[in-house]
Amino acid sequence: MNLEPNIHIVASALADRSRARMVFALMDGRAYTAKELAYTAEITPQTASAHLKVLEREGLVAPLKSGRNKYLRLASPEVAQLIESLSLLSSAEHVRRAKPRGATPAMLEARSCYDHIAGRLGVVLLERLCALGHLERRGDDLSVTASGEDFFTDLGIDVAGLKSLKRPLTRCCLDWTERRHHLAGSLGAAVMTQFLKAGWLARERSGRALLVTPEGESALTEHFGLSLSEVESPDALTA
Amino acid sequence: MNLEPNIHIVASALADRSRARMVFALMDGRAYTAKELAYTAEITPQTASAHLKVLEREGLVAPLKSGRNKYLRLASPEVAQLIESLSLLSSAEHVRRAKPRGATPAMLEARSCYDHIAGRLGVVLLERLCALGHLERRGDDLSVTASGEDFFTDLGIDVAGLKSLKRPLTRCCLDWTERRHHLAGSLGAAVMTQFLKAGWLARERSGRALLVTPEGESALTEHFGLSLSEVESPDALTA
DNA sequence: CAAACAGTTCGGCCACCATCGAACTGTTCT
DNA sequence: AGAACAGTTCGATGGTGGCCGAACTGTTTG
Repeated sequence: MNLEPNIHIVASALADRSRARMVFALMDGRAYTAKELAYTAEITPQTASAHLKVLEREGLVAPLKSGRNKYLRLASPEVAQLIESLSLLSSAEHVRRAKPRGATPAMLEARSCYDHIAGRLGVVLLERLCALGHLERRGDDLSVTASGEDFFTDLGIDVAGLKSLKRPLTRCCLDWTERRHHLAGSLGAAVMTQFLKAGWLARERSGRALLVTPEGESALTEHFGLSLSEVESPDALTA
Repeated sequence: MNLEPNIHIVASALADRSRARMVFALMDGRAYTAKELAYTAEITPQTASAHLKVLEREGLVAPLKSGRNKYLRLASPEVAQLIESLSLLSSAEHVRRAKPRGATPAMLEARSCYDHIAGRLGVVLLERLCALGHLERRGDDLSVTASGEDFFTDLGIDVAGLKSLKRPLTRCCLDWTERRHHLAGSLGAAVMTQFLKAGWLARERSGRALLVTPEGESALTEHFGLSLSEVESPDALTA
């Protein structure tokens, strides 16, 4: 019976705190230099170098050389999916002390999850899209309605083009902080791209935090009928 | 920035070959005793005991005591999803030597993947369901058509009931041996349950292998227009 | 009750590996 | 050319953890 994958090898690559912190930092979908990752993980560059070698060998991160710098990013959406699965199962005791301490208004409320919008904004957006009848959820299943196709097309998203991709159009992503769903999949990625392109969202210089711009605030009202306060308040509940 | 899940801890639990082999054995969705798992992993019961303690602590497996026996199973579908993700990324070099050596006809061709049908039979079934217009796939997305609802209801599956569950109705599961998709999600689980209940499939005494019974063979022809030879031959290709 | 058996705990052994200081390669800037 | 810097390799060190033999708890069977 030689048919068993060596999952312990890939798992080993993520079984170290420093490597986990580096990979987790890359979950914002961007590329960082080796030194930045070393700083994030609070280790020396030599140690980070060894760690990154492991992550590369296991195909979890992909290098991109530019001059004397080496930029690293997650190797594929499959890797992001893996990290997501791990986060979901490891956040058990973390959830209890989940109260954000520094009162950062909408910054920590919105963040990127590899390539789509997560955090409270992600949750509220998904809810709103369902309420407006643009998306339909049955259980954890999501689909785009006819009115949704028009809606996303109006936002400048080529829905038909996305459908032809190998990647799922919509996917429900369970957030490890909110413990609630937000929109992922190729549509989720397109939405974030569009929000950034339109200047509705801005990225922090480093890290996953997303900032809603003043333009974004009025766009949320105009297109989604949402006010920022609705995003910030942790009230509304969905079954 | 204290918001980071301890993914390295869960990853550590799977970073050992013996533990990986045990968890992988549990991917057939059944429960095994500690000793059976020790035997599978080729280690002594003492060592297995220590390993299982770790897996329990991290919430990956759940115990079920019965007399002097302790049965263990995967703790949740989320765990199965995690193992799936890991398998997908770790099978890279494994795929090359994927030729099955012992000429086992349909046995190795069909197997259970936690709670649904995988292997060649799983792949062919999904293809056939799409060809018959019962399922529709756009990229990696799957949905049940109107004719599909009738079809599955005729098979004795309560589609409406499944829809109300939290779990996704349909999910595409990328197989780590076939490198092609098969039907997962609550519908996939219901299909396998139904196949087993109807006596179309039989489980090996232990392990994930599934055997197509003579009744199953005629049922495949009747309901799906499939012959066993189509399942066994590795020809048809889908883009 | 005694024997058999599932599962566990304990203790000692050994291998692996994360870490950092020091020293090296190669690129960029002045 | 020379200084500054990103990234790397090497070697030494210390901690962690997998493994098994031996011995223990608790349940089932005769």
